[in-house]
Amino acid sequence: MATTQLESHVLSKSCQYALRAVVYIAARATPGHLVGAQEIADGLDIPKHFLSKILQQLTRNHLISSTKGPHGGFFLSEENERVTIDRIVEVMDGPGLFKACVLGMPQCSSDHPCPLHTQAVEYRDGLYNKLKRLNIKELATVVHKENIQL
Amino acid sequence: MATTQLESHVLSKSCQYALRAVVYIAARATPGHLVGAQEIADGLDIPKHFLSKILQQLTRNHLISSTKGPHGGFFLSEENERVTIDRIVEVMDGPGLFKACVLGMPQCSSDHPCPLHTQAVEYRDGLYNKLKRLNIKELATVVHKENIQL
DNA sequence: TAAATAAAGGATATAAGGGTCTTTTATTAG
DNA sequence: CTAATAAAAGACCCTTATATCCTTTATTTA
Ligand code: FES
Ligand code: FES
Repeated sequence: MATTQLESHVLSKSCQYALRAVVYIAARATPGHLVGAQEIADGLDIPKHFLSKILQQLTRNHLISSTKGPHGGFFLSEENERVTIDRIVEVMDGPGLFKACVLGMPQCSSDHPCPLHTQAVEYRDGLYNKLKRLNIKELATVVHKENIQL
Repeated sequence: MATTQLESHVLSKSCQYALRAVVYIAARATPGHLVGAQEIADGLDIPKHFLSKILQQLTRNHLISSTKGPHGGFFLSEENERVTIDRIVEVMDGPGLFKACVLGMPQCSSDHPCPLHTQAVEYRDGLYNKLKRLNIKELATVVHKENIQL
């Protein structure tokens, strides 16, 4: 009887963790102190081993940097700091999120719109454009200045 | 090595199917011809038994109507036609979708914003408001007039 | 009343996301 | 060189969404 409610989301949990972790790294990493997976996991209350997988994925895609061994950990190169937020989403959740039809139709375009195309596309593209223009460093700066909680 | 890409979505597949099915019913059902699950499944290329579950859920929540037996099927009462799209989303994907934080933080408000709150909220609320103001009959009318593909 | 029809409901199977654990590799300090 | 450290990598398990199948209930027509 009781209808089990789904827990819907725009971004996957992996992607949510990735974004929070990257901001955390941007905030805490210094040349003298790299940020370890353990530290991030503790600080953001994310399962450590799961987080590790995510950080590996980001590293492989050159969105963040890492070194092994004692005092190793994760950090952001100057290049990394200029990576835009949409890139992180793209790597974690695939390139389809901001292209795909809300109703799951094979094509999404004004030529072949689905019933909700008009309603959905305006805001979807709006968010996409914002994330494309926002890089990690900028986001971290705002988070610091506004004292935003991770 | 190869990073398996997730297939992200805003709405669950169940919800996507539900929305398309409801519009289909609105378009095809007449007092003399109720629309069967089989017909919808064929017309929209949705797995029949899966669709049945979804239609049951919509019926239980009084968003659509049904009768059993020969020439039975699904239809929309006048009350059903005034059901707004956000209600369908709410029943299928839960009430949290348009309330939850994009980064999965426990609270979403301008008092305790996450790093992407500003960017995301406009998108989320904008779509939500549109869907709250759009009912099934209106949507079906637009779909018919614009000759939109389901 | 009997047979046919179609939704409702329950049980089960499959796939993917989310999460844990162990081993390996690279780096550094001693 | 060795021990310690921490990321990388791979194997594995759990939960949930998706999908299928089978049985039951309600309705209609003959
Ligand atoms: S076609 Fe569905 S959102 Fe564009
Ligand atoms: S707090 Fe994250 S979207 Fe509002």
